[in-house]
Amino acid sequence: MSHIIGQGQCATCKIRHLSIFAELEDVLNEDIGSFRPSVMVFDTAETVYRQQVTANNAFTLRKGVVKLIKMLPNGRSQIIRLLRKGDLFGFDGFAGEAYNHTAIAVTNIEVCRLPLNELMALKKKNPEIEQAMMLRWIRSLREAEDMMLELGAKKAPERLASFLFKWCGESGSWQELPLSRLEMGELLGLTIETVSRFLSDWKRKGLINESRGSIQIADAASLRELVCMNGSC
Amino acid sequence: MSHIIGQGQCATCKIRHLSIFAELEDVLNEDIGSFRPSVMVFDTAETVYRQQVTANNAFTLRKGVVKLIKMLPNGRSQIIRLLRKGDLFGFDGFAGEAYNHTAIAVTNIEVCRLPLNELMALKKKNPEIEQAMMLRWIRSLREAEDMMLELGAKKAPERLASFLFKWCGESGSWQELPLSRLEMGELLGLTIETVSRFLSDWKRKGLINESRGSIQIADAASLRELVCMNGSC
DNA sequence: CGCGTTGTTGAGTGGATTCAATGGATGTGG
DNA sequence: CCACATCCATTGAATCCACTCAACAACGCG
Repeated sequence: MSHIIGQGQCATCKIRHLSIFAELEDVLNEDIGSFRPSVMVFDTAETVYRQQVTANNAFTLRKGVVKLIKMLPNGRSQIIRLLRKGDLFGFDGFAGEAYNHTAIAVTNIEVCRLPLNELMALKKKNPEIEQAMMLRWIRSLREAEDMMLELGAKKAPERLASFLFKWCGESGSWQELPLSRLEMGELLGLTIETVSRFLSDWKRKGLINESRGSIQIADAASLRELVCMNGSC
Repeated sequence: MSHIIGQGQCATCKIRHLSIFAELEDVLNEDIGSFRPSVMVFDTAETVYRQQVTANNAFTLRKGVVKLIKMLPNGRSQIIRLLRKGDLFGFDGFAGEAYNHTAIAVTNIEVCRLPLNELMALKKKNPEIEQAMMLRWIRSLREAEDMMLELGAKKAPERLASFLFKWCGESGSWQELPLSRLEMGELLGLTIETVSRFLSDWKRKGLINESRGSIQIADAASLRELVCMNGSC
């Protein structure tokens, strides 16, 4: 069950360099007296916040993976975005809006909960924070644009390969991939079976390897050649 | 051909109430001495800016419709967003990034070109501008999330109907729709033919009407019932 | 070990695309 | 004014990609 494990200690936070407070110096120690973010943990599959609920908190992900999803009344659902360490999410309240999606833990996670009103005040005093948040919004929007291209203009294998390349990088190293087939499908707008078929196929051909929740692109060049012949991913 | 038709007169601008300067009072007249946005016009199909080019200007759309598109090396392309009067676009430069998409006029348009460095200085002095831009980013991101749901989780007729409802509103009134079938397809991740087939079908059934670039939802309830039976749009 | 969950694989269907031909509107020049 | 060219939309037929339905295998867990 989700619970608070303590108050945030921004000054000593191990992931502060990734956060919106990265640029702040000692300012924190004085100015932040009243700012008390809570560090919380959630188990896999627990909900951090729900769509349509008033957005009173933003969050910074400290550990694990979170998915932001939207659901249709008929049950179909779409993963809007995957979050990793350092990502900021749940800031709809800044625009006076309710959450526009639901945030669910994909793994066990640790987040820093930032009360919106306090964060708002803090950012008014410290333009570095404003700036840092702006950068993140613009980047988020760019990622969203990229994703729209994936979903609107690419075929199943192209989407899947493109996702693997983005997730694993180009190095050919092993990467943890805590997503189920279902979740990959929900992210890419495909069914479980379609995802499974292509992954199996590529494994048989020796293009990728998978083992206990980790994955490796064994032969990026061949995978590219097979799937993105003309330049589709 | 695109060209500059004058310097912006923010103080008397007819669409200022829609712009990021909406909240500013007389501040403009004094403070804005050095801020000289250019008002420009572009003909249909002309390019306002191109993906991957350094982003030195943001724009406010004063008149007409603009599409933001991304293209795959193989030629397939996706409309990321449609812009209407008052919309702000091309602000990637705020994050030090090149444009992430290409902006093209769908109709003859009039835009206000905002030099990024000047806008940056202006926003530093006037927090209202910062705030206004933040609101727009958050809203843009929300729209992008909605669009990802459309593209990833809905079928062709659902996407098309959903788009029509969003474009025309619920009133049943006639609305100008300056998009070709091809453009609707590029927006919704469908082919020309698929778009055409469904629109024709719905016209035959009397659910919608179309005439010289304008469209009307004649029977919203029936269209909903036909397409979104369970609650898919 | 049995059970539930998740992943794999096959067969068949269907939805959207591709390919192809026709129709309609607009504009131009003779 | 008409013939013609061009562009966009429509419609049909055939194909194919991804989905649905179904069975089975693999895995983890109590």
